[in-house]
Amino acid sequence: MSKSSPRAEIAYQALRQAIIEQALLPGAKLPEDQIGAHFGMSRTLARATLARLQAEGLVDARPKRTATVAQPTLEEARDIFEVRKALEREAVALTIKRWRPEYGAALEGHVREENAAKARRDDRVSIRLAGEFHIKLAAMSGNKVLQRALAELVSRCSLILALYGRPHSSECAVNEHSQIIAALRKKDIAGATRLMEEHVGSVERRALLADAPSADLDLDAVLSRYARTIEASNAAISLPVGRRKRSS
Amino acid sequence: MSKSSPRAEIAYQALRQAIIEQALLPGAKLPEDQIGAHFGMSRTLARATLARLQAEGLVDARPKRTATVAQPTLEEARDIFEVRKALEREAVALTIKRWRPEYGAALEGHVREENAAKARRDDRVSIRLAGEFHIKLAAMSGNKVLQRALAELVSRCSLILALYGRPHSSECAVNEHSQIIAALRKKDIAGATRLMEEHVGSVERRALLADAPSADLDLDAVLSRYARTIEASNAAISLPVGRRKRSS
DNA sequence: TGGGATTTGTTCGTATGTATT
DNA sequence: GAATACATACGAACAAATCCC
Repeated sequence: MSKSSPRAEIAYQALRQAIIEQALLPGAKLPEDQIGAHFGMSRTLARATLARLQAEGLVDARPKRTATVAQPTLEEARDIFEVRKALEREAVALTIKRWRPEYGAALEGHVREENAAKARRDDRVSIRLAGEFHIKLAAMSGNKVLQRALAELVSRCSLILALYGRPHSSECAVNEHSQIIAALRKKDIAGATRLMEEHVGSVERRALLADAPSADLDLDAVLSRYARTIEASNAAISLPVGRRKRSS
Repeated sequence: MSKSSPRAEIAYQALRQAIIEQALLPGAKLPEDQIGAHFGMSRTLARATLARLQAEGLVDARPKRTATVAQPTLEEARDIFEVRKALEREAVALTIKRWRPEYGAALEGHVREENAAKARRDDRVSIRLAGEFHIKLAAMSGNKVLQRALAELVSRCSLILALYGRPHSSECAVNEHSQIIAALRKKDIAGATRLMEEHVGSVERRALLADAPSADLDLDAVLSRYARTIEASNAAISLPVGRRKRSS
């Protein structure tokens, strides 16, 4: 793992968390000055952490422009889920090959945490733990490169959820995690990979359910979606027309 | 794709090429000043391109230390090949699903270039083209994220070859590429993925054949390897004993 | 083990480009 | 469309850490 300056490492982790937990929404500006000042480091290091986040696909940064939290396109979102599925399959297969009983206990402990967070309606922690389940499983594969790649993809999936999914919907159904653990315990590679594939597939469906972004990027689409809903439910209210984007 | 300043982009491509073609060997120093001066840009941008290369695993960079061309460990090398195999499988499957006849022609044209380079013993171009075959195939999958990830892994495999393989051995047996194309043409997913898996496997075997690094990192191992060879071939020459590493 | 050369990390002023009003 | 505010890019100079002999 490529190390960086201690303060830069803290900044990196903090920004990453904030983006994943949807405290910083896609499109939010990230000026070098501010994040440098906030974490008590120079712009040099602020730049470095932003570059790192950019390489992972969590921030967009073009020359001479302020960096922002990334806004992956729908196409990119689909691509990300596709690659994620392929790597999750690999992680499951490798983990089963070197399975140890402790692994099951560790994963089940994690699922208990997930349930606790769900129970107290702690959305932020729920989102984080849902992703961490997959990272822990990847770690058990014993392949650090795979673990890193999956961590990156899982983060980007959280970002996609923030962009296209319902606000604050957590990523995973916890019981699906339990089913996967059961299959791992039985060393059932075919079953476990199938369950994992279905699981990630259902996350994807939930994330990309909306045919248009939920953020105010496609004002027209959002408004017409609401219009449809309202019309269907009786059309009692007349909707003011928003400023139209010039058709390109 | 995250864009960067035009000059920084040139520097990035040039450094990447130089590393892949083994003109810059693993361990070579990459001072910010020098690469900045060489490409006519400030240290600010030099730093940015180094950060990018670091994120892709092509350079090592620790705080307060000069960046160097990366030296992946043997373990990391194995992990990289493992992940690469998983993604190559995916690329093959996706490409077959949206196969077009032009694809076959394009890939065969590429193989002709590879053969030409091999024929005129142009090692540098051979190494580059061998990798590019896999990138072109990944591009045909239609998945940009997959393409990027595979490009990164293929680069790192070239680096591994520079570290552990024979010097200037090109990465791929060209005829293996032709066999893969034939299977793609038949839309034979099972056959194509199997061929691809075997192909990458054989590259890996060639790359990691040596039980010790060929660079002067494990002086003892290198010396004893030579000693063995020489002894076997008659032991006419007495070998001076090199400086021994203190056993940790 | 020490000391000089090298290189990174920081700061400031200025210039240039972008976004907003 | 112009003017203004904002943020990044550059260059130089300096301190501190590291490398190398």
